Amino acid sequence: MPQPRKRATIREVAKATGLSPAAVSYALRGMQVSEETIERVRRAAEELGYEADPIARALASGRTGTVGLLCGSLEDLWQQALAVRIGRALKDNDRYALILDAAGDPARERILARQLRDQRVDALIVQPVDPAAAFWAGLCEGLPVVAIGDALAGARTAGEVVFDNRAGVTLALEHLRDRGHRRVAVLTPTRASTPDRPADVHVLAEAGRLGMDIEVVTAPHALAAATEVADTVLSAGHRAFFCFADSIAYGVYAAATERGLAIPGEVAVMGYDDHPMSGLLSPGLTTVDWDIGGIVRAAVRLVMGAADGGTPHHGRIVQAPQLRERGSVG
Amino acid sequence: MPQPRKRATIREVAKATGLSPAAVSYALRGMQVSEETIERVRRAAEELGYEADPIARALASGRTGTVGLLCGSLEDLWQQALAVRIGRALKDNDRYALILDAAGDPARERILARQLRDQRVDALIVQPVDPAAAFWAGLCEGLPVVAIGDALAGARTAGEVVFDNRAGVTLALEHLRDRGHRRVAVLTPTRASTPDRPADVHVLAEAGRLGMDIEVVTAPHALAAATEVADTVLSAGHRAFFCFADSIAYGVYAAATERGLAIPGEVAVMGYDDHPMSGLLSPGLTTVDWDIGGIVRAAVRLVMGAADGGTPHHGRIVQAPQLRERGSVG
DNA sequence: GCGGTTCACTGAACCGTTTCAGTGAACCGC
DNA sequence: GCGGTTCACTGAAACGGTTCAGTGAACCGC
Repeated sequence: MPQPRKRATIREVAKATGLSPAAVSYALRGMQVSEETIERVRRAAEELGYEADPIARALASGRTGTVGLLCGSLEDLWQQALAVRIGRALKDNDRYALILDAAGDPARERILARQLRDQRVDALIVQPVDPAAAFWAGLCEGLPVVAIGDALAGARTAGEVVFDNRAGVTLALEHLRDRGHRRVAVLTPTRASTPDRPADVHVLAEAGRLGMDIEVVTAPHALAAATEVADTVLSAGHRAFFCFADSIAYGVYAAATERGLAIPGEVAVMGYDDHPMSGLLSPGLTTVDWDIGGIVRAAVRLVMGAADGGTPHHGRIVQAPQLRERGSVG
Repeated sequence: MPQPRKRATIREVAKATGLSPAAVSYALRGMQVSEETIERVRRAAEELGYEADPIARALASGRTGTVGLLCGSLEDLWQQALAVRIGRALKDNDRYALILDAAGDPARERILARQLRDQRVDALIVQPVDPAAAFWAGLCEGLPVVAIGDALAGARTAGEVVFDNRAGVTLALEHLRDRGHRRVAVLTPTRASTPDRPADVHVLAEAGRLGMDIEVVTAPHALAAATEVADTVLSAGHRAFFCFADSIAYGVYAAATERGLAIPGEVAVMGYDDHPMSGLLSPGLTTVDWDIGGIVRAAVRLVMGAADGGTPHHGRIVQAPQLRERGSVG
């Protein structure tokens, strides 16, 4: 096996400066040593091309300067956008994000969450697929976790940015009803096994209250696959859709267009999320906006507070929905 | 400092089975030990809830089962799609991807590439911002690197999936010229410092050959920002656009719509990439398709071959472009 | 000038694995 | 029954840092 390149170790820097490795270690982190020594060490390190090995550092100290970002399903364009923006915001805080994709699978979510903990991430941001899963409680011991979307049941998280899904669902369904749609197909994201998300529960409750006739169908986020599902639902006679993700609504657009059905004339579509592309379609997709910028800021603030070992605020931030009316509902 | 939860170590498993830690280590990886011992160790490990610590393992062995994925700019929807699909393909090969975002900045690209190497990724897939940077050569020693998009200059990569940008540019410019557009604004992705990408060079060469009048303008991928740039270019009188990423073309759509200019009647737009959303716009975005599925398959095949320590194939796969005509060029 | 601090630094243990170089025992052919 | 392999396993040294418990010197007030 060819050496993957010989790098300087902390011991060589120690030798070069006549100090002990311990002193070098402290100096490089600016602790407990004189200014002059710090400078000397810094110079020697530079000269030798020394850079601390993050793996060794992680093993010894248990910290990494890294934040895990576990997404529910990265096939969702909105979650993609969220991940990218959180990644950039963390970068501005000198952390770097490890982005992972649970692919809508609760089992995979459990595995990846554990894996991130074992990787010694300083904190974890998660958009849970199954917020009711039991393992969250254990995970939250000793690892600051910030949840986005739904709160984790029975877990001492370091913070949560939750969506007021009850309000969001009400907004969407009332809008559809006000425009004369009583019979509505609800397209909700596919999950490998299907824990009922709080949001789904609200749909049924609200539909009952509003006297609407609801059919819930699961659909994938990927455009081609969502289009297929939408097509099936169209052929079942549905003409009004409430999609639990803008990505899925795009599938309805595609399916309707394929069949030559006009939006909003013949088919009404309502989204949920407000992805930037939704405004570009014609007609624009009427949707429920959660203020992605605010979510990013809140999540990063919570996670930075927790990762620095500060007091676990347990901030709970509730996002209020806003109807973004664009014309896809007749 | 509260213990982040006491986990079983390999030594405890050794004690429980009456073996040495070394034997347990071998047994868990199914090497050099009797079937019976393997079974015994496995059972003890299960009982104690033992799971090998990936950090310690990485430090000792230098391997992690992880593949780094360094994206040029994750603000680009197409690159987002690529990253997600590569991530899922790697998962199917029992690796997991660390997705990082260079944010179009060559300096950051260098830092992150080094960081991934230090994290002991088994291999690196990179969509280079600056393929001509000198550090690639050093990085490729001892770390299998697969490049997507442009080949890395002077570096011994493990493989490349390169785009035939010359052909792609020709396709796009000829299409524009054939439809009567001689004066064309080329919107190319912003880069923090601006190494001329091979693709940009081709534009000028081809434009010369075709007798076209080209103005190159850089633009960000993010919709709002791209829209701003597009608006400026529109106000400078341009009415034909060749965007070096579909994401940027979306900005032209937005800007044109805002000004009440019809596509393709008053403004012609040509994209590059073919993101799924491009087919949903009206009119659909005419673009150059690179077969994202093929790219993913090729990159993953190359990286799996290299990561397993197999012969460094140095496969070079050249992607041929295909014109996807949808109606955004008059 | 003496006890008590503070300061700058050291030695050694430790983090949890892997891997290298053995080591005895069993087995082999002859 | 003897040299040579193979087999299953062990002990100890890595891997490259951090951290804990000192240690001696300088400095302090009184």
